[in-house]
Amino acid sequence: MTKTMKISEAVVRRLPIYLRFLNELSKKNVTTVSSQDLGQKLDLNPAQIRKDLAYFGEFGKKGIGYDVDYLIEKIRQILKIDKVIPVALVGAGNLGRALCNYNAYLKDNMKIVAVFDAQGTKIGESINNLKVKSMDELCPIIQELKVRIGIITVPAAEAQAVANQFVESGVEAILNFAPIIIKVPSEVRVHHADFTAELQSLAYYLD
Amino acid sequence: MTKTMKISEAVVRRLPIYLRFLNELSKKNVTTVSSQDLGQKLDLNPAQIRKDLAYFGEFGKKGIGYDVDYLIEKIRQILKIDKVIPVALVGAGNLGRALCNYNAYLKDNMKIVAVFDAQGTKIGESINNLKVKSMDELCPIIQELKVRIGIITVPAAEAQAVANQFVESGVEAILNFAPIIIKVPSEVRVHHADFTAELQSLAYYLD
DNA sequence: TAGATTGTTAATCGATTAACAATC
DNA sequence: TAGATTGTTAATCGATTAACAATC
Repeated sequence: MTKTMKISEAVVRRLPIYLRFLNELSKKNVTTVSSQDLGQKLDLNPAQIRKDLAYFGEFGKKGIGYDVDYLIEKIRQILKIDKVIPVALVGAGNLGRALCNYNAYLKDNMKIVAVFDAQGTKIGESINNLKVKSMDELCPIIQELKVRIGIITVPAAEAQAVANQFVESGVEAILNFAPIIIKVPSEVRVHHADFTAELQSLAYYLD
Repeated sequence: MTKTMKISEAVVRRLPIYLRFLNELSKKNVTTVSSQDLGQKLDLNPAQIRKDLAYFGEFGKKGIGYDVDYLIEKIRQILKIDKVIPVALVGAGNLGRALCNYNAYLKDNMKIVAVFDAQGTKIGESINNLKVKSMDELCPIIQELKVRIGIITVPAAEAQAVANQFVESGVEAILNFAPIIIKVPSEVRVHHADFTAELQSLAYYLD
């Protein structure tokens, strides 16, 4: 089953969740884990976890479970974060700063290597050892640093223009925090991190 | 179809997306919109949009479409954001500050009315006209201000403890930004806003 | 060997999409 | 009236879960 199968988005979204918990286990020197254990901790069905992993290979041992460190290695390979991935961020506001500082935490190979802002007053400021650059420099810097993923933390009104610049510069995927649906060519992947929508949908479940 | 039906989570998550775009239309004085138009702008199937809305009532007119302002009103009612919902936030770090400042933007009736932090140095600071309070005051303040939703922006190690405090104080729903699965009683709704996971799953789609 | 747990198939469940009568 | 678009049913598609042979 390792070969050409289209893996559903739902599966891909669970992999980082598995990875994070496995990292915790590894830190605690737990060497083996079963789909049972994982399911309990992550509120997921064990069969689902086994099936998710089986899309990519046979990582477990019958009767035993999964070797924690081996599974970590495999999931990192699947997610392509076994090598450092250079990331750029546009929008040095509060949220942008928060993400840059978070950077240290995500030692999981996603590294913010450049920060841009349109506002003159922000340019030159330092955020977490990175100097904020002007938008004019976006394309050359992205190409020089081989940035593959772009993060958008600008107001909604500017998000589409930033996305366009990312695409023109050759960015392959975008994480958009602006509360608007941005349009990009189909070969560019966009995820929306939309906490106002998240908050509003929570309200629905109030009694 | 208006009566007792369990509405799927996927449907509820789309409502804020509809709402946001409808608000834009309203600002531009567009009075009517079809499921066709909506689908095109939001990258969704028109049939799905009609079906989503039909779960809650007959809001459209055959041959015409939906009245923008009427639909806005209805969706706000469905999401229960037709009245102000008091929200509390714990964790006055970069991300917490970002969300508090965002507050102004979400005039959509989700109002952050209290901010807490465990760190002594943060207590007393002002963020967007709110004084940061100590964790000791969490329970009484939440009850006094009738806070219904809690936001967690503390490090992963502290998230579960904060969730517990929220639950004990009577909070009904939680938006968790900490990269960990928190456990709460089944009557409390939790959404996870997890951008490290989001970023990692993006990497999968790189070539 | 007996017990545990995987990988995988089959069964179930749920969500999306197509199609169309009703009707503005 | 003719054209457009809803609300809704039926068809399709896809994802989750159960079950179990294989095997450590």
